[in-house]
Amino acid sequence: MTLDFLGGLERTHMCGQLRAEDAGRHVVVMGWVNRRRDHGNLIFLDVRDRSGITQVVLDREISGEAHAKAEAARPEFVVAVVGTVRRREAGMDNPNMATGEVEVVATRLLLLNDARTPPFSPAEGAIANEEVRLKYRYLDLRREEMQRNFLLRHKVAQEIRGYLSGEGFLEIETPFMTRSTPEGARDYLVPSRVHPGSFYALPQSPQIFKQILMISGFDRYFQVARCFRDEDLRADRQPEFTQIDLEMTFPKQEAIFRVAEGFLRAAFGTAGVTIPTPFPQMTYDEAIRRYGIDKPDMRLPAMVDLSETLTPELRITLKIEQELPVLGFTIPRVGSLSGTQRRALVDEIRGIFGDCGLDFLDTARLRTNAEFVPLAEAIGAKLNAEQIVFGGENFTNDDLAIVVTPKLGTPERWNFDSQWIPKRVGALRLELAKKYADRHKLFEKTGTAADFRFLWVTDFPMYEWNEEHSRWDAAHHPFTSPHEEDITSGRLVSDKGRVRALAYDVVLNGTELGSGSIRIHRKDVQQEIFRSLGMTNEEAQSRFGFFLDALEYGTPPHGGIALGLDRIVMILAGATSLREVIAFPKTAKAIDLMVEAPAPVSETQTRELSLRIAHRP
RNA sequence: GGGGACGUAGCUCAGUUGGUUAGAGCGCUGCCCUGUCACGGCAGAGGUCGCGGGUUCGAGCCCCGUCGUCCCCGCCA
Repeated sequence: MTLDFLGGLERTHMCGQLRAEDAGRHVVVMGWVNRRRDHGNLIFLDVRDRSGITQVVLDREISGEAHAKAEAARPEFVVAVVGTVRRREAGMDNPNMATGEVEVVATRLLLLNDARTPPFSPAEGAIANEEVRLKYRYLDLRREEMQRNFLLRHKVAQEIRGYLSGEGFLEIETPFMTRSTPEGARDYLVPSRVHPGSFYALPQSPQIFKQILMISGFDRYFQVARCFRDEDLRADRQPEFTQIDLEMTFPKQEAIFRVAEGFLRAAFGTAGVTIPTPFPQMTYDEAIRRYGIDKPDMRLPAMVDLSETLTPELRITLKIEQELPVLGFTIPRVGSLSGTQRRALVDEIRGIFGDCGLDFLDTARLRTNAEFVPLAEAIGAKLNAEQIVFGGENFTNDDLAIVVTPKLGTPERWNFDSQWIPKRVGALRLELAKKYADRHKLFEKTGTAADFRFLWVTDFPMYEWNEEHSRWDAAHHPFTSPHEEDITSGRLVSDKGRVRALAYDVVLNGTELGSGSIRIHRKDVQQEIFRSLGMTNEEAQSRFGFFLDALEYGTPPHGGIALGLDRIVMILAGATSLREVIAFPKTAKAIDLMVEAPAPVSETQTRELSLRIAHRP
């Protein structure tokens, strides 16, 4: 088979573009052979490009030469078609394709390139396993679904750029090769050839640079910034990812919320979803208390504190600790469970709790004992009263009610960690919600704004107690400003556990989309924070001396936020893994299966970099 | 670092209690076909059962180890 050259031929139309009104037009389309249907003297080729698919007809009587070439064509061959658009005859339309009212009658067919039989067909909707998809990513990306995802990603990024630019933000690039920033994750390091033994670090975020841009007077900055973190992966975590990173001067927290809401609204608008703004807000304390997690999924009803429905006497009868909270929640519309299902559920929940001291009450079974009917009713009434948050629906017998009770003789740690019980119950709430997703259908997409429940979580704690090292760590990062009154009151020193940060997360359907804060703009406060984190002045000076210096030259109050672009697109695309919206992602072991990275390097390279490999596998 | 699931033809998967020559659909190759669009018909090719070791008369199946992919915890905003 001889291949044809493109020569002077130019494409006139995209495949997906042709419609009935194009009938009679002479066209040139180019693309890949999606499918071939050979009827002997008549061959149909479905030709595909980015825009879609169009049917090409090759009739031996019209052009024997083109027909002969079509006989040789196979899936994924690259072809150019010269021909005429024809309105299909009555009854031969294909309503399943956008171009189904027409076809291109070919007078010439050019085979521009052949193709090996692919390991899986980009024409198929069914997906090969991910290992194969990632190894042959170029074939995977030809699939319509992937083309759609990356078109969406492009549009979202364009909208955000446009919005922020319109709001006076300047897009400024910051370096990839820099020095370690204190985000808390492990750094990817780049050895320096010129400075043996020294390394650049790839940025975990452009944090310090964007703050310095505020000191530099740019007023408003943004960047579609690649960030790198050498930590273990998850479905929603890749070692390199993209953030919409922004910073502004003289902001109230609310000003930053309005900007983020604005660009999210623009981004979701491109997907045809009008999200309501402003988003609701909730403090970190309330999120833990009512949802047991700092990123509540607002599609599900909150937890309810049922402590008061249990009198001291009842607690004794039911062997429940007197002082500890009793929390309940409902999973809506689970429907009635059979005895077997209920027993399996009991075992499952007990298995999840293990021997940590938590147990739970089955309200349905409570009702079977006359003595406990009033309790069951009180619980039902309380759940009812609190379910206002869930669309005003009343609690019914179709809703699964779980009441978690701390048993007598509970572990001592609860006494000083007030978050332990709510977090544990909150985790169970999510687990059961996932288990019964098919029944309650609250996670199903309806195609409306109700699918996307945004939330601001505010007033995060400034410090977190690190059990392992017996010290206070920065909960966010050490450039986050505490509340002003926590500074003036001296709590920074006297009561670290109660210091609130001017830090906030934006949460969507239980996923953290982004995180930001008002920053420290005074050197004395910054030094105090470094000190309170156990950093000596010398240490602070050696790591962040340049930044402390910069703070001394007229630093305006400033703050910002960064949102994960990959996660935004993932949720909009209805995907459950970032790999569906990152063109060349890595596996759970951080490997690129296509290029086979990381890879060993030659002795020459390591010698040049003054490196020696201690252990070669 | 820990827990779980998976690994059989190019792809998706079946394979019973350990028992003869490991199957199906799709794809692929050849031939036939002028209205298909997941075209159809006939014929055919295609297997290191992830890899290594063990138990056994006999292993795709049981045991141990190892590698890879995915999910979760730890870790990570």
